[in-house]
Amino acid sequence: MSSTFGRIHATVARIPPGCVATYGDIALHLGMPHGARTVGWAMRQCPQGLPWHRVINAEGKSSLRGKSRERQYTLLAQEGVVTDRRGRIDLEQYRWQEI
DNA sequence: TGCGTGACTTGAC
DNA sequence: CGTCAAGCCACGC
Repeated sequence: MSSTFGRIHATVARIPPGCVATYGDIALHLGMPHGARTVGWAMRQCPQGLPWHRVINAEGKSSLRGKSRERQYTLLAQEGVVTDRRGRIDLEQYRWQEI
């Protein structure tokens, strides 16, 4: 798993319950300051067992559409991650800091 | 080897 | 505060 693809998945797998990370954060952690899109591209694979729902965009929202988006918010809510009245997740509060 | 595509981000208008 | 455009990276064809 030395490919960028594998490193992205490995990083996402490390996100603890109750926390979230943005695509940009993960990309930056892997040394790609502008590789946020690559992270999203890798997440499209969605390997089973990966906490994909803990990955959101820089706006604090889900980048998914339709039903998948609702499922992501539901899973996050089950971990205690709630959205503010504007429908956004407070990154200052839930952002994974041990990255 | 080269081009299109995408679960992004940021800066202008 | 909403919309638009450009930049950037890896992968598949």
